[in-house]
Amino acid sequence: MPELPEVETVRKNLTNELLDDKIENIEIYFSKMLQNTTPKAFVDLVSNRVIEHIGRIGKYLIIYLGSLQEDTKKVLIIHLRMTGRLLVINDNTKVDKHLRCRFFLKSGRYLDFCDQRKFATMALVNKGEEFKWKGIALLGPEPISDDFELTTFYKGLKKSKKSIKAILLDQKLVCGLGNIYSDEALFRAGIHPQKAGEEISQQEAKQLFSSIKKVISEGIKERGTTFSDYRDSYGNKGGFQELLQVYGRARELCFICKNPLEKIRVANRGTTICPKCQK
DNA sequence: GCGACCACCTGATGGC
DNA sequence: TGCCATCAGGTGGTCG
Repeated sequence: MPELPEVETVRKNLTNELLDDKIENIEIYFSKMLQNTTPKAFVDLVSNRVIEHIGRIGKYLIIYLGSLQEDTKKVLIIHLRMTGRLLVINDNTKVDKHLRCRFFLKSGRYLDFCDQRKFATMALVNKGEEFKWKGIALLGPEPISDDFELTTFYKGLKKSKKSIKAILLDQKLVCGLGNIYSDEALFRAGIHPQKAGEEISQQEAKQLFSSIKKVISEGIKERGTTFSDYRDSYGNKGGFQELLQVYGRARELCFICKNPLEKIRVANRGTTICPKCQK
């Protein structure tokens, strides 16, 4: 499922391919993915706009669309959720069976938005309003940015009775982590995912802070993790799955202590831990 | 206000 | 072989 490293990989791919290309038309096959507009209005407002810039906030992909009229620039906010994919298509010989929306580009290519489970979303706002969009407005700092500070992180943990895993998935204290990277970060920090935030020591917070930065940086470097569904914009798999130490390895042996890993449920999510290494 | 839980959704998998 | 139940998970909404 796309977390920060996967979305960042897609952003880089799309930037390489689509910058300055023009969206000439759009066909929408699943209108429920549009959060704040009708299909007709969406097509009217997005068609004939140039892709000026592609950014990212947490797991949200932000596509800036230019216009001849400076005051009507639009921003497309996309969340891939679990199975969303944005694919640059050069020919129409093989259409994905989960195609939900197709952008027809001036270059003759298509940008296909595919989503097996129909959870992915798109919203269209005026430029400048993207940071106020629900879901984005309350996001915490990016783990690889200077805004992510140990002191603030530790204070945030101490305020919460929630499990540390629930806190990491919540996106408010730090954004971009999902099930895979939170399990990996907690294992590397030696922290049990069910431990309450308020019970995390300063030393544990420091270890977790470092491991979050490390797994996210490694994930970006490896172009994300492909566990089942994720593909980048060229249809390629990521590489971080080769570096996973716990996620998806239940019943296999821990690389550190050689005891079997266990799968438990924390924050309503399947969670893989080493019961010996994580306290 | 906070935390826990559920719905959304489809494909894969396991059990019978 | 075929059917059915369960599981996977990010986010927003609801409930206590």
